[in-house]
Amino acid sequence: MTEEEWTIPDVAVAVDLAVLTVRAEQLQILLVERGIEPFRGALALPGGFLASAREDIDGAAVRELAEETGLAAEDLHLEQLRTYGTPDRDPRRRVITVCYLAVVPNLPVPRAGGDADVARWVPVAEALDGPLAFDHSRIISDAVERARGKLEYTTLATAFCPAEFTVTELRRVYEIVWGEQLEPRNFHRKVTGADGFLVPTGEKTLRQGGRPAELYRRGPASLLHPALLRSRASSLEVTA
Amino acid sequence: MTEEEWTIPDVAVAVDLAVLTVRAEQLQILLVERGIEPFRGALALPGGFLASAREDIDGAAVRELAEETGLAAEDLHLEQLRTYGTPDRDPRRRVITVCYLAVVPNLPVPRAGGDADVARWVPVAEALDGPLAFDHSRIISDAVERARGKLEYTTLATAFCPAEFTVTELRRVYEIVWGEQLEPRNFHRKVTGADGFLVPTGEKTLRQGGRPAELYRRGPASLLHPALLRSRASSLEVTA
DNA sequence: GCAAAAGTGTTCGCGCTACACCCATGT
DNA sequence: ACATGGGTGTAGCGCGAACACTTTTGC
Repeated sequence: MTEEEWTIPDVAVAVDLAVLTVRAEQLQILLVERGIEPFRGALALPGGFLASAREDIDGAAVRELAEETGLAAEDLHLEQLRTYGTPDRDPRRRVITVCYLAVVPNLPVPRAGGDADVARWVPVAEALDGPLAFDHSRIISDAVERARGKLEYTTLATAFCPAEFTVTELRRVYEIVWGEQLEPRNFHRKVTGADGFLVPTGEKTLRQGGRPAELYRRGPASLLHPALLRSRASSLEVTA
Repeated sequence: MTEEEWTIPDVAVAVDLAVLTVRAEQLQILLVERGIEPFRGALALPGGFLASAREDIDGAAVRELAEETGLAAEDLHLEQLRTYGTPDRDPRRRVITVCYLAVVPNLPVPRAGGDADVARWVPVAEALDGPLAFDHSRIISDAVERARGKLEYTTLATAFCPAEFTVTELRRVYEIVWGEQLEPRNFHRKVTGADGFLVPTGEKTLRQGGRPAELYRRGPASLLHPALLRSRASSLEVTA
């Protein structure tokens, strides 16, 4: 911060959201079909420019999320992912975008909000297959990678679940996001043993066949001790 | 990205650097004394605004790092940390800053570069004690927390070491950054056993007493399997 | 009673911990 | 020879993997 103020170039700042959920036994992401150029008609992450020069960037993320999904900041996980600022990422002008990772449960899907764009859930595998607007393919990869990693050492998985959920539902989240099978017995022991992860409600599910399952709520812990490790990590991080 | 272009507020974009190293048996950070208002005379992270509307943000980080330390992008670790954009963080005007974490070895200290500000190393504990410019206290906390966490599951520790180093030097990095003692025998076994972490050079140190130590170079791996875990994690992450 | 799904007990083996010991060099 | 620091061997134990078994419901 040594330059004088009149030498500072102005830049447009956007906020984009990678909203993940588990639906229909698949990891899915919320995408919108762009109504304007560039990339008109292509799928893109929901997002937008700062509403005013005084809007907080975290606040802008919360606002966009509410506009696209109708969800408030409670009952969902929202964290900053990364900022993308390659000079040519938007052909119109210089734009840098601060991206956020959001994780929401499946059930509440009143996403057809007041926005003109039509938002819809797309399986991540399918989204990464087809072409996307801007560098959003890269952003989705980073978001999924972050979510996969955080399942190991945080309680992020509960953000994919409704307020009350069973151990088996939680295990399905891990299996679907990681793409690998887990031992039901060992998983059950680990998550019920991890301090502050799950709080039993005492209630049971109404089932159509089979033994009713215990219902749990998320506990106060946000970090897992010990961690819930995958058999093998597949990430490779490119830095700078 | 649904708004029209003429509604987009312009924002000044800065890049700040949290450059960490281990010096004199302490974790230290590179700080500059501010020469202008606001916070004139206070210590701050090195950084500055984008040099032009077309400069890449990662490129700006590399440029600033070279200006402040004389170090090139090779032989150091540089990764994006987080973007800070609270509306009031700079009293002059709206500024958001994209922050980077850099890790450099101790020896090369030709930091008195061409910049007018005087950069110097400050122990992290001391830096977090005194008042710092802007929200840089928070940024330093985040940077240190990130570095501590990454030592566990990546080969980041080698970035604190010179090109050739001994196992004991590497262990000192872990002990100083984590602030806890490690068992020399078990540490030695783990790091020499981790595939791609260390490459033996065949050379030995010249010592003034005691058995000469084997010298190693960093290996090609960037992720550790299995991880090198601390006894207890102390982080608590605040999200959004 | 049978099917379906949830929850439990127990062994096996790997990996980490802890600690004692040996090796190579300078003085 | 001895001090100094680097490297090594090994027993014990705790945790996770694997697998078979019991419990509780609907039909």
